[in-house]
Amino acid sequence: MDAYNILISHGINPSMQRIAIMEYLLNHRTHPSADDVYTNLSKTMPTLSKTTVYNTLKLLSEKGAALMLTIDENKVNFDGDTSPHTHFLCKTCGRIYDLPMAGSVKEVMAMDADGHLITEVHQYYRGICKNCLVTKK
Amino acid sequence: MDAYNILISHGINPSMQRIAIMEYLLNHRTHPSADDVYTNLSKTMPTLSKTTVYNTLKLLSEKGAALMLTIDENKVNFDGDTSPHTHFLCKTCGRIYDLPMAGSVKEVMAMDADGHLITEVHQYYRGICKNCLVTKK
DNA sequence: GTGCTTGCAAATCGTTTGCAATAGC
DNA sequence: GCTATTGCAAACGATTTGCAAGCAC
Repeated sequence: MDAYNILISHGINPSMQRIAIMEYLLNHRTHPSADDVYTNLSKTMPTLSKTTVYNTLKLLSEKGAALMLTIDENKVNFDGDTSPHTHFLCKTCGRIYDLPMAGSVKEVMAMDADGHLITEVHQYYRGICKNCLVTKK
Repeated sequence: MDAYNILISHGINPSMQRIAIMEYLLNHRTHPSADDVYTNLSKTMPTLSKTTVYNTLKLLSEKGAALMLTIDENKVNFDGDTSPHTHFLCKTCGRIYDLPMAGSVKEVMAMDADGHLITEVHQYYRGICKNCLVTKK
């Protein structure tokens, strides 16, 4: 599905800016921060404001069109892939990797949680990625 | 185990401030932020500085004597309970609850992760807690 | 022309940094 | 005395806010 239809299907008014930001998330699976999105998109959209990027990313995550990741202690990252998967943060290089989420973990989503209503399940690993492991030798 | 011995066993020099902060985490299972710890402890330790609280909480989490939680997008929270368990953030009241971690999830810790070295596993749920569900009716 | 969206600049606030004072062996 | 620890004040940086201008139906 393309950016336009993702917005539509999540009840989001598809403005030019919102399409561009959603498209950026779909084409760059790097879990960018708001600032990353702004910096890169403003090259081709010079009038784009940082406020709009923040507003839009918040809107996308609230409406379920994107994931807001809080794995990094310093900033929030976003992911256009909303399918269940695990995130791995390398404490050395700061990169976030995708990993498959164990089947047993997905089942938890339907679990009763002591009476609380669960709307989001996140699984985060931290450690040292294979690239940094090699470099360290 | 008391605060003093937790510090010792994690190779942390047990200064008065560090014992007080570790003790606060053990006695207040509310997943406080650095500011929470500072505000409450400074009532009885007026000379305590915020810098020391930040330094100490960082040290505790680095040495494994406490957990650093990044479930809240706005601030970092800390947990003196380092045993494997899941955290639930209520999007309405902002409180963080403890939930048991499914046995199948714990096993993941030993899993091979595409060659990456995993040192931490975190499981976060977000949603609306049972108190806020009742209030909303 | 009314309501939603955008954008600029300023403010906010959790956190970090620089550096001098202090404490403990 | 030397090293680790603490504390103050200033800086920082990601994010939010206030508000005016622009856009769309």
